[in-house]
Amino acid sequence: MATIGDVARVAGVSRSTASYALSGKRAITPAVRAKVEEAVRELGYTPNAGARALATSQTRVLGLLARFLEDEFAPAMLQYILGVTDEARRLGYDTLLVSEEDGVRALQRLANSRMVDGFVLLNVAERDDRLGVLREARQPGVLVGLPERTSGVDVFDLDFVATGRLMVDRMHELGHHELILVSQPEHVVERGGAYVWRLANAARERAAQLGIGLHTYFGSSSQPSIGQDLNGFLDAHPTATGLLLNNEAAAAALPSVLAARGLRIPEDISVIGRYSDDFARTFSLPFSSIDSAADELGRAAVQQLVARIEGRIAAGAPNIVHLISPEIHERGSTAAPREILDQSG
Amino acid sequence: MATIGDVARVAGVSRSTASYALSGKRAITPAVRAKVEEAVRELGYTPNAGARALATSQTRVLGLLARFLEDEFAPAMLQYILGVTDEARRLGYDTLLVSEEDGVRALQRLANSRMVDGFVLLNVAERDDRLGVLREARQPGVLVGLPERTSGVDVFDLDFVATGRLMVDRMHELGHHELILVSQPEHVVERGGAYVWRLANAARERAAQLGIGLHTYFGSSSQPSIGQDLNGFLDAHPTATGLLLNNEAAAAALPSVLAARGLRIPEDISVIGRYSDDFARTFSLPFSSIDSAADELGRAAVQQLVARIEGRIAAGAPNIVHLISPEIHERGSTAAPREILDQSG
DNA sequence: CTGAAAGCGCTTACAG
DNA sequence: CTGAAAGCGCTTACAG
Repeated sequence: MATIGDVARVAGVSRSTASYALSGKRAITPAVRAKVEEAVRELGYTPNAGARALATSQTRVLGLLARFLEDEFAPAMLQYILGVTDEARRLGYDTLLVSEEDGVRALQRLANSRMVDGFVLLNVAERDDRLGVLREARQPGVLVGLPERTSGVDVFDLDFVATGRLMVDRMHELGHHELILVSQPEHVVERGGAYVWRLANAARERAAQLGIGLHTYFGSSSQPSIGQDLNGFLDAHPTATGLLLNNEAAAAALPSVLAARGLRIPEDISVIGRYSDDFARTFSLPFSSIDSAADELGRAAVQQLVARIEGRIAAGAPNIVHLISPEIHERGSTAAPREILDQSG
Repeated sequence: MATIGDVARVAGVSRSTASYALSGKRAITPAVRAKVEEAVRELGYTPNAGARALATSQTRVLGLLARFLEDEFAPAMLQYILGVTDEARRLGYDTLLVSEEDGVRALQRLANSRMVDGFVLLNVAERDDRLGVLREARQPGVLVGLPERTSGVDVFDLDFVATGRLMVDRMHELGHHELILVSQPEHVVERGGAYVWRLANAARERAAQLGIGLHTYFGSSSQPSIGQDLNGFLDAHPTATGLLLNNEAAAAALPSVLAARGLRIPEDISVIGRYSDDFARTFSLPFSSIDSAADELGRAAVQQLVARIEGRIAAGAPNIVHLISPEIHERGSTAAPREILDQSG
């Protein structure tokens, strides 16, 4: 493999001149620059990443720490991951993806071995044990997911409080008085999936303000149990006219559950979901829903991280918490409840 | 950050002794080894990855080149990716995930900069333009996905020929005479998704041998078009009694399509799918199906790659093509066709 | 505008 | 069994 020494020799200049000609960090005679560039082409020269990292203390690699919870639907993570890797590459960085169980060890390994210039943590828990290590690492870090304490890190997430409120508000505007919220499995919450109860609490609070009855449940993450869950919830609250879903499996199972019960959407029951539009398209989830904004969150997180790495953000600058506002993507699964229609009809 | 020099100083030995004590590459007095280990703990020493890579020409990083086709369901890729990253970590390697559009450039960049010790290519096309670069790279490479030419690389894939045959055979055993096969969108095939036509051709051939009528179609990748597609296929072949699905979106849309037509499974129509069991569980895909074996393929590929990297496979040893045999995971969506039942009843 | 040299932090023959 | 030294391939002050 060609080295910078080979380039220098072929171009007839010193190694430092070759290096500067390529980095542009000092003025170079155009003729010399041209000779160096020609040599690079001729030899197919690419700098050795390890040598460069050793000399500059920069790797141009980001560490991406994924975290998979039992009963959480893993493939949904890919959209965050691709947002991160694509944006990183656009900014000149590669991405080391770490999926190992023990995120703390992984973080220590990457930080201490100086394999990466910064970290993106995915699926951050309320009290995420990775954060202590991250705050002590020399590399900056950015989170996708809102923890209890945000000092020392930049945070990006969907605004789950606003999401819970929005779901209830929309139903309220339509005239609904009794709703059922189906969340992810309780396991997910126990393992630190704070977004689940953050959405649920906000919904509950808003419902109380508006005088709406809201029944909140955890649902299973797969068939056939989620189907049984849904039937149970509907049996328990026969007068509920709206369903809020923060659970992909529930959204997938609901159409056949409602069909079996002879309920039509939105005539008999209104539904609002919270999941990725991509899943909605491929898996025929026919409900108006709030998108996870995974790609957008991943990209924004990387932009902030790279700005910190490259010193474009003052070291003392305060950390940011950026929450994306939820928007309902309409698919026609909401309407006024039947009681209202009957009165007006 | 502590260096090996710091460790040596604290332990009161030379740098080479410290290095050998940690690598175990030469005999060390137990007492010396203990002192070095103590120093490592005290200082929290971790070797600098760049320096080590420079000295050894080994990075202990694998390059994972993903490839996303328009109209192919991206999240399905995550299961391959996690198989790779988990197995790599188990064997002591980290994984650089590359998702950029131009896989050839990415491969050249990683190979020439010596950022990785080997490559895993995902979703390999029939004539994959990455293979030329890979064959010339100094690092070994392994493919998940079977290309036309396999020289110089190790290959792992589900046996799609056997899959096509198995689907038809199973239907034949049950007494079906007329089947419909719904494949992924034509786009996927055009972009090199050879597995689509490999399965379809094998199914067609077997059907011809057995005297079964097989109607093959490309289906859309999302709603509502896939629902229209399915209705169109069923309208065109009202006497068909079995459906073979090589298309996730079709599997997700089918239940409601059949319900609307008043068809029951398996009484009125038998169905066999080909998709991941994980999707089946979460998205309520209620059909007997052949799993993609994504995790297994990713792991097997990494094991082979690491064996080559570490020289446990002779340089001249022939390359392997490992095809996993398909198995039908029963979910009760197949039965004898109604005509047969009627005759026997 | 260019070159010779030091240094980044490791590993590993070479000597003893 | 241990140490002094060279070398991996870069970048970047330091001189000129």
